[in-house]
Order: sequence, then structure tokens, then C-alpha cells
Amino acid sequence: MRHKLNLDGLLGSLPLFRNLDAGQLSELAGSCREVRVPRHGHVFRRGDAAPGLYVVAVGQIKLALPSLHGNPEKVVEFFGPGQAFGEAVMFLDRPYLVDAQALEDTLLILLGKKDIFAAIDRDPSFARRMLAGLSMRLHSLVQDIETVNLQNAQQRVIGYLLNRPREGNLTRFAVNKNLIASKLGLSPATLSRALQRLSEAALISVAGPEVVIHDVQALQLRFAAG
Amino acid sequence: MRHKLNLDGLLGSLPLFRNLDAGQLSELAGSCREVRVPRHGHVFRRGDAAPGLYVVAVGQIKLALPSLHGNPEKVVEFFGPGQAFGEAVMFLDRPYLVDAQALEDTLLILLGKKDIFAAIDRDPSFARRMLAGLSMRLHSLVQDIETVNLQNAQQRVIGYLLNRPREGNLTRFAVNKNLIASKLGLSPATLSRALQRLSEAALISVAGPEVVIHDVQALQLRFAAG
DNA sequence: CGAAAGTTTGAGTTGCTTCAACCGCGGTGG
DNA sequence: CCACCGCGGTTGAAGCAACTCAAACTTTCG
Repeated sequence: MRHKLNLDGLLGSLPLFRNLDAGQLSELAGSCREVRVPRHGHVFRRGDAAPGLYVVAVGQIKLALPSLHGNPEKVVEFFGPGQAFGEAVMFLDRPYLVDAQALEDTLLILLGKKDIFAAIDRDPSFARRMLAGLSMRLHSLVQDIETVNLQNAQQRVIGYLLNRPREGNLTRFAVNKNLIASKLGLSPATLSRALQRLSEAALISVAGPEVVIHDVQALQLRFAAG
Repeated sequence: MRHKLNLDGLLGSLPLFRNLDAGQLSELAGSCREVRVPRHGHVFRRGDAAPGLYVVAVGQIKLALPSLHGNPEKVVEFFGPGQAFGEAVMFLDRPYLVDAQALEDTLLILLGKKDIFAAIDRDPSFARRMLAGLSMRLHSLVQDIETVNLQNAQQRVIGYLLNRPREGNLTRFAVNKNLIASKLGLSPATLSRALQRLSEAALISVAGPEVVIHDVQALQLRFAAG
């Protein structure tokens, strides 16, 4: 009982489900499933069929293209609490293209295909929200393509740092640097060297996962110049 | 009058609008606008606001990330008759990220944001179709990311050839090779050399935009092996 | 038919990768 | 309590795939 209340609250707090009415919300909450995944466990793998849409309750998930002929895998995106993933494939009848793996012990909410479709049919504003969500995803993939195709290592790193949420002039890597490197389409060695050069130029200071940004303007300048 | 009938027919033939009822269809058709774009003309540019969704009636459009600090532009996708583009940005209130340019004299149908939203609100199955369309787009962007990050020049070209519609063992490049190269994330020189090597290996023959595929199996093998 | 655009080819360059050694730190078990 | 292991990260050296640049050639278009 208490449990269900938690779910209502959790779902209700997500942008996707905001202003569903209470009835719709608790119907969704009632029909969803909890999925627990240990650190390093897979939620799904490329080729699996899509049962629905996952919402991260606690923990962290990475989506990645599995390695191909010996190349390392390519990280596509990270998802933390409150974020949803796996929606796109639901609307096509296709298997997943990517692997989903937990970076820490993670609790997920699985909303079944059927229920999502029902919500769409019942509430056009939910459909719109869903469309906005997919559009957002599309938008950020196009930006990733831009990053990988039009920017060098230095620029990718600067762009990443500048787009991170900042508290004052401090930001941090939420996951280890190997994964950041993969997301940016770089080798770990190259990421390390790029950070080092920026440190030498006194633009940032790096201490483990913490990065202090000393000079945003100068970084932006270097971003634009190459 | 005749004109309207053409539009009805055109729209009705698109997957997106199939099984809208006649009333909805002609309402959509009534409120849309025709847009003529000459070869090399721009439909919109990065930074422009999105008025709605474009459908290609005749001609061909390319979507591309404009050049950044002297790099060449990066082609994202091509669209031919019956295909829709520019939908994603409509659902966010964001400007376009890409340029849309006509590769030939082109006739487009512009469906206004308002009308699309109205159709979504009225007909959940339209919403679903829209969702499927965006999902499809997402799917193919992820595949592009895979291509660029996990495959070498040779594999990208093979992959592209094998995924082209084929009549018998003949396929053709719908646009010039510079643009294909950009779509694949290669320089024109590299694409030319990759095609040459495949020709030398007697796997294909290239004559201008026409490509004969001599040995699909061998190509697939080479695709998998690197 | 001449100019412009597209394509191929060769030669030289390069930014990033790979490979491998090394460091530091946190956890584990003797 | 300390030795050991293993993972994440850094650093150096060497290699390479693809790029750039530039010239020759071909096709397209006005």
C-alpha cells in the first residue's frame, strides 16, 4: 500500500506524467512493475524485444552500442533518477539496437506497452508529452552527431564541460572517465590528454571526477576556435 | 479545386496520414501551404523557428549540420517524395539545428503546427503514427552513430550499398558522391578510394551513380570482418 | 562551347589510436 | 595492519587510417 503511494509520487513527479489526473496516474502505477538490476547487470541487450518503457527510480543506467568486430562499445547516453529510456523502440515493432546496463545497483519502473498506448489514446496531452520526449531525444542525438563529426578532441571536451550542470564554477563527472570518453567518441588516453592540456592552460583544474572551471569565456573562445 | 484534390490524394497516400477519415484529411489539406524551393535554395536554416512539418511532394531535400569553424558541413539525411521532415523541432519550442536545402527544384507541403496538434488531439491513432515516425527517425540516427563510431571507411560504404533499395543487383546513388561521403562521415577522396578497392576486388562495378553488386555474400563477409 | 561542378588520383601530413608501462587508490584477506 | 590485487587513470612511443592539398580529368549546365 505504502509502496503504491511511492510509485504514484514518483511517476507524478516526472515531466512525462505531470498533469495526468489521479485516476490515470494510479492506473498506470498499478499496472507497472519494479525491476531491480545490480551494478553491471543488463536491463536488456541489443536484439531483445521491448516490453515497454523504463523509468529510473534510483541508480544509473547507460545505453551503449555493443562492440562490433573488436571495437570498443560506444556509449549513447546515461540516465539517472526520474529519466525514462527505451521508449522509442516501443512504437516500432523492432528489437533494441543498444544494450542497457546498470552502472550502480538500480531500481527501475517498467511501464508496459499496452498501458502507455492506453494512456495515449485516453489523453492527447500525454501523447504530446511523449512526442516532446522523443523529440528531445532526437535533438540531443543530432547534437552528438555534430560533436563527433565536426569537432576535434579538445572541442568535444570543452563542449561537454560547458554543458554540464554547474554549481558555482564546479562541475563533476557523474560516471568514470572511460565512459565519458566513449560518449565523446574518444579513447580514454585522448580524453586524459585533452583535460591535461586545459589544465596546463589554467582554464580548468581536475581532481578525480571534480572539475573547477576557471575561465568560462576563455573556454568558449577555445571551443569556437578549435 | 483540382488542386485540393491533388493534395488530398498526396497526403492520403502517406503512411503518416493513412486512415485519417475524409473530413480530417481535407481539413488538413485545406489549411496547408505549398512551398516551392529552387535547386540549391534553403527551406530553412539552423536557428530558424519551426512553423510546422514539411512533406516532399516532388524533388529532393537534404538536411545537414552547417559547417563549423571551417569544417565541411555534415549531411544528416535525405528526403524524397512522400517523406516528411522537420517534425521533431515542432514539439519542442526550439529553433532548427540543421539546414534544409533543396537538391533539385522542389515542391513541399507545409502543415502548420496548429493543425498537427489539432489532429493529434482529435485522433489518437494519428498521434501514434507521429510517435512511430519520430521513433523511426531516432532509430536511424542511432544507426548512423554506430556507422560513424564503429566502422571503418570500407565497412561504411559496404553497409550503405547493402542497405540501398536494389533492382536485381543494380543500385544507384540518388545524390552526388560528395553528399554520400558526408553522410557517411568520409571525405570524397576516401569514398572514391573505397569504391575503387571494392571494384578491384570484383565485388562491385561503378559507373557514375550506378553500382552493380556482383557478390552480396562476399560483401557481407567483408562488412563483418573489417 | 565554355565555365563550373563533381570525381579521381597521387603525395604528404596528422590527430587520434593503440600498445604498453606505470601510478595511485580502495578493497580484501592473510 | 600491511601486502596484494585490480581497476581507473595517466603518460610515452609508435603507427596508421583517413584527411588535406593539389592537380588532372570528366561531366553537367547555362
